[in-house]
Amino acid sequence: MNQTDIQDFLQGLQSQVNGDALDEVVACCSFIQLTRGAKLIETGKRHPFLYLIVQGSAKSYYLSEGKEVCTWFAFEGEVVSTMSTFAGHPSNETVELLEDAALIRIHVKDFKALSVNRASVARLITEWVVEHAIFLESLLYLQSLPVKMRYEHILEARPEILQRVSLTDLASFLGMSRESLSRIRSAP
Amino acid sequence: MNQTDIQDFLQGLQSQVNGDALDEVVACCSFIQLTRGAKLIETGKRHPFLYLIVQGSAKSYYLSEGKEVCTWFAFEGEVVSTMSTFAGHPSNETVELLEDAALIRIHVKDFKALSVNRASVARLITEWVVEHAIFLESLLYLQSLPVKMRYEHILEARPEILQRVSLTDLASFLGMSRESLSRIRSAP
DNA sequence: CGGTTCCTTTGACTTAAGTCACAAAGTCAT
DNA sequence: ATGACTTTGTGACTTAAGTCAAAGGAACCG
Repeated sequence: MNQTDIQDFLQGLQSQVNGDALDEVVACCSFIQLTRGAKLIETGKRHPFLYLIVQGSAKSYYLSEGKEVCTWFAFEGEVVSTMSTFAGHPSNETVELLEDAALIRIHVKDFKALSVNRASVARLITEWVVEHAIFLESLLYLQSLPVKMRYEHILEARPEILQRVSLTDLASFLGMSRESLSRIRSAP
Repeated sequence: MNQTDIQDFLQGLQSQVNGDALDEVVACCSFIQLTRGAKLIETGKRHPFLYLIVQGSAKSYYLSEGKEVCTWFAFEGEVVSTMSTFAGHPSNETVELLEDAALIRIHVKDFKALSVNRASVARLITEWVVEHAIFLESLLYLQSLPVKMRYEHILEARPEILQRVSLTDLASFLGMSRESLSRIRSAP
């Protein structure tokens, strides 16, 4: 994947950044390929990059009493980051690839620096963050439902998750035990 | 509260915006006073304002099967908004004053318009949204704890809530029944 | 091919938290 | 104060979901 490809990919996602600004954004991107299990972000570490998934999938989780608690999954075309990346804090979560993946990696410092002079880049950043915050609001809503409805809701809203995520990870994302998920799935 | 007071208040919150930019921010602010029960944001409506609490408190909630589910509380010095305000979507939540309050109201369109030419304003917006997103992440973490630990956590992290919020609202915020909260509080 | 290992399902039992019903204590207006 | 209304606390019971334990299935590897 070369610079032109990256440009095309970015444009596919976002038409807001254009012309010279887009060239400058592309200049702080690089294309990388990693294998299943690779960690994009690790708990406790500061992370200067955000990622766009070209191909593959990732999960985010933290450990609670030794157990993984998944907070989200991400697929093609999605932005992968944690808010700590934007805020410059150490991350509370680990982000790990569920499949071999092709990614565009963006250096946040460079990206933020660009936003100082490029209003369109500043707007793009805000938009991504707002989108992420709305996503977090939807997760809170999901967790407020009784477990069976959580499963039904995700089945409805993001059926692709079922195809690509292990039931163990899905159960942890839905805030229930594997056994409960299994029973809900086999229920009439 | 006049323009100078507003300026002082904003500067107390955020030193990032300075000089001319601050004057321009103040120009899209107005000071209002409202009584307990007033709704700043209503479910299903688009809302063009965000608020800073000078004095008083507010809660945000949505209705689920006729019951209020509180998502957060806000006090002096905090920014009150929902992400739908930034995104221009109808709100999923209602924000209501818990006490008579003094507020600075900011017109989001004007504010966003300012950010096009004022990088410091754009950064302020991003920072508020990032802060809100981190706050939402903390709420998700809270909800993942067993109920007793939720109470202990909030007691530790935000003891002022206990003084100013009814136990009914607090229970709903903590995702438990009033009875459970009452039992947890009276436990040894 | 057989043997690990991991993932998922199922069954029996336990426990955390909810519901319902009622009592006690506060708040408020008259 | 007095009565109406709201908020909080307690007890008895129910239910949802978790835990523990065991057993099929897939996938993986020599």
